[in-house]
Amino acid sequence: MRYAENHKVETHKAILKAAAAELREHGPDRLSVGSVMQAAGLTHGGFYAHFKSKDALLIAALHDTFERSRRRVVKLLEGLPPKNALATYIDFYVAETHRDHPETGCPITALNSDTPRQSKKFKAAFEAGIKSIVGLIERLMREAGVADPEHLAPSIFATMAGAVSLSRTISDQALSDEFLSTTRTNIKVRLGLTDTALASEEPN
Amino acid sequence: MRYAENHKVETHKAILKAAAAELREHGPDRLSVGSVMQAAGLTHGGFYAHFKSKDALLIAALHDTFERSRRRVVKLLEGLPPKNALATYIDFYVAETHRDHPETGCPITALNSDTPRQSKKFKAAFEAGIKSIVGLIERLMREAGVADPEHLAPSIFATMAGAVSLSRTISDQALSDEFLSTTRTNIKVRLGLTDTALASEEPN
DNA sequence: ACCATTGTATTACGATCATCATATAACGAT
DNA sequence: ATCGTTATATGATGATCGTAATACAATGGT
Repeated sequence: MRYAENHKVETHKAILKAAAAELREHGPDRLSVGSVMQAAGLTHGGFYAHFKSKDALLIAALHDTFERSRRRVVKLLEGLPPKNALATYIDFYVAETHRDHPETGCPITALNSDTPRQSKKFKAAFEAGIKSIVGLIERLMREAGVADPEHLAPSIFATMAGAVSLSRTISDQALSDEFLSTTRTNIKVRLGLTDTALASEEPN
Repeated sequence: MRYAENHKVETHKAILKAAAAELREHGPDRLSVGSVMQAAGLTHGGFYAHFKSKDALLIAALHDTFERSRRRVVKLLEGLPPKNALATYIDFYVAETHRDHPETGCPITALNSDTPRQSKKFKAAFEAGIKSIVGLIERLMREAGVADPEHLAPSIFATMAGAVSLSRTISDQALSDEFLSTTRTNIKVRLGLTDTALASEEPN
């Protein structure tokens, strides 16, 4: 071998990282192999030594993003009492910061309407991500003693993802904020979390 | 003049109609001028006699679609008592049929995540559509005597749009259906519509 | 010091696409 | 029947992009 032990591995990671951001910011169709490679500090030619196609890159990036998100959330919630964890997650997801930074946010809100038009494998990875998050919400609800978690969780997540997605399309600040803040409040009401002191950071 | 009085007007409408479907089915980026013209029974060259750019077409198609949707909904709900109208609209929107036919459905669910990446004018048209629908829901809520319509309506719509959007990305039939049916039920519970006989077609 | 190996860069190809200039054809008035 | 007008078709251009073949360069073992 002639290159440093982990050159290729490092480069691979850099490409993946660049792709993960560009995927969420510009979507699967506008992401270009060339600009991903450029963002990774390389030229486009070497790409196919790392991924066998653009689609393979998209799938790897999506998968990687879900895995990182999952770990971040676990860390965010660890040690919190159940109801607090649930409220914290809702505030974390349905947030102005999340709205303003799609490139580091949840792929589900960022790629909602793109996904049905993507490859089967891409959709499968996306679906796995949805299941994972719905599963998380379900578990948090169960631990918090909320009734009927398995029937409520999908609808709760639809509300969360829908609100963040829509808030991104609205330039009218007041209305965009309204989508987020009323949604936070509403979800907590639905889950019976409003009377607790946990939601104290919530302005409504 | 040498062509029939309304040749051009008719053609214009045909292009718009083709674009409206292709926009919702394939998204703004994958919609191609060529295939829209072909769907309208024409060749691509004549396009610029009708629209000054692809973006202008997208905006016109989006605007047109919202207007048609609005009229269709007015017709659907006219004559219904308030609570019934509200429940009917929810069932109409959060529906398997809607999920399965993006090309004739609501552009908001179809273009959720594409919109932040489009032109300012496109986003403005999209935003007008959101405001119109949220306004409709607000009005229906007010007429139905539901509390706090102006704060609830955005969150209700986020739930509706989110559920349909997500249901389209899920190939797991059971889970996809679950998103829709639990969302219908949940919204009605939130709005106090469940005890009425109105929601009788609702399986849950 | 050098060479075999392998990661990366150069360059090219073919496809798709938006846009536009120009040619053709349809039709109503004469 | 013919002609002027205008809607549509043909064809070209330049850009972007995914993919791939090939050339170059970096490094560790000898």
